[in-house]
Amino acid sequence: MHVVVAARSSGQATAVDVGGVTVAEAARPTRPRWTWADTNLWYPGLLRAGVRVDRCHDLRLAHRVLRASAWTTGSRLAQAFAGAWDALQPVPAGGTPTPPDDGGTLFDLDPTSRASAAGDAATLDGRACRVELDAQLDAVATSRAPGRLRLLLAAESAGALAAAEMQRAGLPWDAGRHDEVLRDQLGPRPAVGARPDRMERLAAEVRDALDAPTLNPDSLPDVLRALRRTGLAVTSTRSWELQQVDHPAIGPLLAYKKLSRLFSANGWAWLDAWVQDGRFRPEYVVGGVVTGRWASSGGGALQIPQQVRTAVRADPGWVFVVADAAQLEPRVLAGLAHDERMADAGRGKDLYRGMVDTGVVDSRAHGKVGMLGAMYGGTTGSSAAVLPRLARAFPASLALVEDAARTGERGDVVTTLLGRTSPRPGASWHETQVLAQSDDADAGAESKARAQTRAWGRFTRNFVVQGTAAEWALCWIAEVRRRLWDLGAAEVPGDRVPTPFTGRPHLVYFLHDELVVHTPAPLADAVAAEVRAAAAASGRLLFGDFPVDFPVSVGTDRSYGEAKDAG
DNA sequence: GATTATAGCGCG
DNA sequence: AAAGCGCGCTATAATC
Repeated sequence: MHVVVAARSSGQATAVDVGGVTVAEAARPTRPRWTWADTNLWYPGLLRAGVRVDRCHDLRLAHRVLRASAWTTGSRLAQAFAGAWDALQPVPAGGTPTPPDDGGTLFDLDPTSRASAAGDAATLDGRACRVELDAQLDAVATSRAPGRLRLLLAAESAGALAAAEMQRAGLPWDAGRHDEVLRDQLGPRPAVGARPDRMERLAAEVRDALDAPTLNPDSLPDVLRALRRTGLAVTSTRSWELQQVDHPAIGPLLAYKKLSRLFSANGWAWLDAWVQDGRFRPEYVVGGVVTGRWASSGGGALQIPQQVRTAVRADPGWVFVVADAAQLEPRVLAGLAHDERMADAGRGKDLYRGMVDTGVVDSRAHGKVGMLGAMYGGTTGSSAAVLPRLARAFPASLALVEDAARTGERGDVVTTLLGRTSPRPGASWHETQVLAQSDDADAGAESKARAQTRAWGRFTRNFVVQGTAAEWALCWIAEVRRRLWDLGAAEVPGDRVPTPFTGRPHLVYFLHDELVVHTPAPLADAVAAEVRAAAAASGRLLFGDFPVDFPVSVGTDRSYGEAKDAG
C-alpha cells in the first residue's frame, strides 16, 4: 500500500492515506511504501532525525521514466501535455545545512522552502501527489510489461533512498593522508595562485626543450604552436598522441599534465572545499544520465582518481568492503540476448578469460577490447579486427546490439530490459537528414548526415546495454541496502557514524558497477557474503532462470585504495 | 567584464 | 591500442 507524504503550506507535513491506513498504522510491519514528490525533499530530514525508510515511491523519478517509456505511450500520463511534474527540477539533497542531532521529531521539517525554489510547490501538495500516483499506477498497469516497470520504479526509488543515505553517512576521508599524497607528488602546498614547485620545475624543462621561454604550459594553443615550431607533427596536445612522439620536451610535458590534473581537480583546494569533519559528502543525482546511470554534482564524486583513493579511510574499528561486478556489461548483454554461449564463457570465471579458453580470441585483451567495440560501436583498430570472430561465436549478442544500432539510425527509440526508453534525436538531427536527401544536397551535407546517423546508432547500441546494466546495479544496491540493515548493529568504541547507521554496516559509495560498504570490522565477512548474494538476487530479478551469473570481486581493507583486487 | 564554448582528462 | 558509449570538472579561449 502507498502512504502519500506531502507538504502543507504551513510547512507541516501531512500523511495522506490512500488505502485506509493512518501513519501510525503504517509504522507497523505492513511494509508501507512512502510515496512523495521527491526523496530529496523528505528523506534527508528524516535521516537527521534518525529515521530510516524501508521503501518509497519517488513520484518525480517515476514520472520521468513513465513519460518516456515506449511501453506506456497510450496511457493518460504519457498523453497529457507537459505539466508541473515535467518541469520539476531535482532538489539538492544536501541543500540545507545539517542541524545538530538533537533528536528532532519525525516531521519537524520544512521542505516547502526548498521545494518552491526547485519548481512548482503546488505540485507537492497531497492532492496533487495522489492524483499523480493514480496516473502512474494506471500507466504501469496498462503497460506492455507491468511487472518489469514496477521493478524499475521500485529500484529507481530504492536508489534514491540509498543516495540520500550515502550523502548522510558521507565517505570517510582522511585529509592528512590526502595531503601526504599531494606532497609526495607535487611538493609542498604552494601559495594561492602559484604552481607547486614540482610543476614549476617541469614547466621550466618544457620551455627549455622547446626553446620557448614564455610558454604557458596550461595554454593548449601555446603548447601546440611551440611543438609545431619545433617540427613535431602533432595535431592536438592529447596525452596519447604526445606519447607517440620522441622529443625531450614530451617527457616533462606529459609529467606536467599529469600533475596539473591532480593539482587542479583533486588538490588542496578540492580538499578544503569538499572534505569536512573527515567526510566527503557528494551529491548523487539518481537517474542523472539518460541511460539511467547515476550522475553526481559537486566534487567530481564519480571521478575520484586511483591516486587519491588511499585517502578514503575507514573509521577506527571499521573497514571497507569494496565490491566490483566483474564484466557487468557483457554479462548483461548475454542475459538480454539469451546468449547461452556467452553466459557459458563467463560462468564462474573471468568472462574474457573464458573467451580465450574456448578459442574465440587469442588473448584476454582482445576479448575485452572486442566486446567493448561491439557494445560501443567501434569500427577501427584491433577492436574491429576481432569483431567477426565475436559475431561467429556469439551471434545472439551481436545481433542484439546491431539491431539496437539500426533502430537508432532510423531515428527510432530503443528500450532497456525493464522499460527505460531512449530519447528521440532532436529537431536538428532530423533537419540534417532531410537536408541531405534534398536534390541540391552537396557531398558535405550527405557525409555529415551519415556521420550523425551512425553516431545516433552508436548511442542506441550502447543505451540498451549500459541502461540494462544500470538497472542490474540499481537492483543490486537495493538488495545490498536491505540486507545490510538486516545484519543489525555492532558495538564500536568511539563510534562516530551518524544515525541511523551508528554501529551498522552502510553504503558509502557507488560507482556504476562498484560499491563500497563501511562496516564494523567484525561484520566484514557477513557483509561480503551479502554483497555477493545480492548480486545473484539482482541477476534473478532481471533474467529469471536464464543461467547468466554475476560474480563479484570483493576486497576488505581500511583503505579504499588498497581494498581492490583482494578478492 | 561576464558569459559560453572547447579541449582535455578523470571515472565506469 | 589509443577507437567506439555515458558522465563532471577545470582552465583557457572565444564571444558577447
